[in-house]
Amino acid sequence: MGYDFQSIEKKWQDYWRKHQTYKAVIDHNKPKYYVLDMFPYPSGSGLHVGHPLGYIASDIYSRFKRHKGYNVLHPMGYDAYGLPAEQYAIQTGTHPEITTEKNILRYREQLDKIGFSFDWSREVRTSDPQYYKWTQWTFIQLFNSWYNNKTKKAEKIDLLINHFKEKGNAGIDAACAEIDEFTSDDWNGYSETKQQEMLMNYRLAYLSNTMVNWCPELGTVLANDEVKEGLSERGGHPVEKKMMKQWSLRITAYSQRLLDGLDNVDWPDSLKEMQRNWIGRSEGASVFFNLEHKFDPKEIDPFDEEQWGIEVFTTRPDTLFGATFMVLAPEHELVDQITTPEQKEVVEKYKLWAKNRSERERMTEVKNVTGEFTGAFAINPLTNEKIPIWIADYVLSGYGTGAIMAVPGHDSRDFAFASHFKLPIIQVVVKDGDNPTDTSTWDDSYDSKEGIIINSGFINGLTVTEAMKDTIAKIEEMKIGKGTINYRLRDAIFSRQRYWGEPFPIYYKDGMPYALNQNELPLELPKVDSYLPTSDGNPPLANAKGWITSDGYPLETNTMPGFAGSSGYYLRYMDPKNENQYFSKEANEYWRDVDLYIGGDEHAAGHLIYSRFWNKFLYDIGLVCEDEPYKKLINQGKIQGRSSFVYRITGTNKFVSYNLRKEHQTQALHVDIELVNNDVLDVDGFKSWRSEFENAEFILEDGKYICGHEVEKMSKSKHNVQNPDSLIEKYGADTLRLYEMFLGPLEQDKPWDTNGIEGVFRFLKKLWKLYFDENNNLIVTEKKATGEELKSLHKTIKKVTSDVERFSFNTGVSAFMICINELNDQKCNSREVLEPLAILLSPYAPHVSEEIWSALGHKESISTATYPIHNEEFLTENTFNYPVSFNGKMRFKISLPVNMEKADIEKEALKAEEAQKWLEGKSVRKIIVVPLRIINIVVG
RNA sequence: GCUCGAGUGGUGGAAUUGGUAGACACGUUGGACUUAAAAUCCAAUGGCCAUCGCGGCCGUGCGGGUUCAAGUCCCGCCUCGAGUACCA
Repeated sequence: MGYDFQSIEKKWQDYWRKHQTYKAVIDHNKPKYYVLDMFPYPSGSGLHVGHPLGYIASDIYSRFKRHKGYNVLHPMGYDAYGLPAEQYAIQTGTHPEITTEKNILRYREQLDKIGFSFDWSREVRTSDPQYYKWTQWTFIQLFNSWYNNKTKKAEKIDLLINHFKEKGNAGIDAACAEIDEFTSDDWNGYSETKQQEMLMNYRLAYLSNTMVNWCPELGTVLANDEVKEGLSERGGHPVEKKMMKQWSLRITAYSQRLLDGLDNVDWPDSLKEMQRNWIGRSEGASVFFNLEHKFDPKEIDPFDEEQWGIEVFTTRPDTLFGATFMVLAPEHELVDQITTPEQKEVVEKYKLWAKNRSERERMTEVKNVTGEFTGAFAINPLTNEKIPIWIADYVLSGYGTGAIMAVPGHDSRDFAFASHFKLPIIQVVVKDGDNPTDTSTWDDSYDSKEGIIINSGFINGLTVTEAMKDTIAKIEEMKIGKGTINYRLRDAIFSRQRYWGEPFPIYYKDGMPYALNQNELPLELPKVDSYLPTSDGNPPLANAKGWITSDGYPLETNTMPGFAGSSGYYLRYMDPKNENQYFSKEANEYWRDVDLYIGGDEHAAGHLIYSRFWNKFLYDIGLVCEDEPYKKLINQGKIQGRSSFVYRITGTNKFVSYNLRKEHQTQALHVDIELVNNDVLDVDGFKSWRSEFENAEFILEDGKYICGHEVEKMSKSKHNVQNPDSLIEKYGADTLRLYEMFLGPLEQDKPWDTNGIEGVFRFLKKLWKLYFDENNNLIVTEKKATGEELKSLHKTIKKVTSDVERFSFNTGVSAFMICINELNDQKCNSREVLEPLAILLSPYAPHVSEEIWSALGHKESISTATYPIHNEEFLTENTFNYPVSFNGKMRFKISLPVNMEKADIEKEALKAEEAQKWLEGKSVRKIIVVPLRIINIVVG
């Protein structure tokens, strides 16, 4: 008998399912609270102990909020599209849907066993046509919208078309591709195809030729955030740059709003900082440099001023006088036009070399200075000096204008380039108080913004900041440039050459894309015979038979990327079964936004930016009522694996215990952590683990084989994966929940170590014994609780409540332990204390709390109970045990009445017996008394 | 390189506003119960010194500083982790 967690947990999980205890229904009499977990990709290996960490925290918080009278929305679903299921399909032919379904069932089973209070009636799956219908629908809205920089919001493309019909594109300030002016007559004279082509420059979802991250191994394009250090995030395959026609989302239109919105959300600073860096705003100026000559008059449009000059972006307009050469990205469109015949060959060679270089090579070989002279010259607009134009791949085509004015004196990259190619270096900024020096003696440039301008005509003597302002004013007056802001953020490439993803609701007519009508949605993913690209290199959907509209137009064969379905899932949870709308206005106006979002920080530059963009767009078109989707966000730390090692003596089948390993030449081998308990190896288990160890011999210490250990990433190959199932089997879900919280602060990374779990399990057994005897008869009485008992309870209520409110779950668990230890010592069995305690504990350990609650005679679930409020009266003391310090060092304690006057406290402290030896032969200089804190006596 | 975060016993960690450093738990050691084991319970447990049942010194990565008082604040370093990577 005793604490039978297995039957208790099963009983209550069944009860919750049957009674739909956690079903959330709109109730205008209650305040809403929306708690969301980042939904999982259901992988084939199931959950390991790291996954539920955040879910447990959010579940505790959800349950706490319910007790506090909130109407809590706490849903769960699956990010069901993803590469692993598709890779598996390619290998085995199993449809990804089948694999995914199987994995979801396993996930669900595991999640259920942990006792989460999810409202499963709201479950969504991104791969469900009823869900992706709205992903497709949103895409169409994006396709049919443009971003008006004047109103700072997305607007309907029809408004734009009307404007074009009446006034051409004059007076339009849109986030769009570079575009020439056209009149209403031009527009009305355009063919439909030409009009569509023009509109594509404005649409928020648009098709264009872009430089993409192509991953040959995965056979698809990847977004910037899916590439880490030149390799694909999934699988670590090489990535190369390639020009391809792709769908993109014009997220850059929202750069400033995405940046500004960060000021209004309660997120970790580090995460906000990551997003700010990713958006990468920089202020500066764009400046036109005229070319000295036009080299091939035939190729230049005499009416296009831009072709006569090169536009650069700089954050240091103050150093314009120091610009001694220009550098273009090798892909820059003017390179061919300006290159002189003499330089043609070397420039072509360099362009080819740069093009074939992998991203990884380019990134790792940053220190190598490469480049070629084009033979052309530009004119520095302020000095009127002739300066050479070079190409080099340290200038990126994707940032700014793909061209720079090089200021070698004050930019370290330009300095390295100038030094290498012997180009002139001029000093135009001098550190305040220093004298200018000969730049030929410099080891590096002076990049700091601290200083005074020299050698710079009208800005001489100004500070850097003043000079920036004046230079911008000057170039604006000269009509050769203006102050501008640049963002590092790129438009999000939205096409994937993959099967397992949302089909685009797009068909092609005369080569131009058109959106399907809403009533044609969802456009369901077709069956294919092969999940590989077609022989002519088209995406897998090109294998589908009859992949055409009812009118016979071909459908788009790319699919959407992983972040498509996850960008708006929190909205669908508000009204997941709605067949006519993404979600109803009523549901959105009630649930509004996510109050608490818990998940990993690996989504900082991906999901969390896309999702905010998605939401802001829906906000612009009047669909959602909040501008930011996630009010408060917490990053749960990762749980690392704790690997165990055995030490094989090299060349033998003999294993030596950890502390004796130095005496031999050994090789450390990972051993399955299931075979290790407190670093002691289960020797017999080890022998039967693998046939090769069947006859293994051991050198023991103290009769035991001690394993070594190391903290590493949790992975199958390291045999350190801990899945929750076996722990739940052994200790129960309540123990697992408490233990994961007890491990340490939620936000911190920490190694998984089962060693401490026994302590939490013991705690629950001790708790049980407060309520039940050995035969599980209730021993709770109606007897009035003592002052001590009430003090223990109310101290705990106070502590646990404030801990939950500040998401300090580990200290909350400690507080429970302290409370149980005290009540045990007090032999407390009073209902007055034990009943509120059960409510207090129920967010953490819901199963055992429900069992206790019902044993106490309640018919309703404990989740309906009102959370206890601490009463300060029980906590007030008559005396305080003052620590008495001498010169800041605590020497002894003295118990004094809490209301004693400072002067009397001083007297008492000095009078105390223990004080005498510290006072001996010394004079008291000062006494500091902080009431109810400390007494410090300064002697000397 | 730049940005952000973190360094506290054998281990995970606590100390919420500058005020008793090491709560709580694991582990370890000793003891009780038991034929034995498990479970349970009790005690000790930062290091060093000690006439080890009085008592003292040192101690929160390192070096300075502010303060009656610093794990906490300031300055300068070191180490580790994360993000980013020629972003002009």
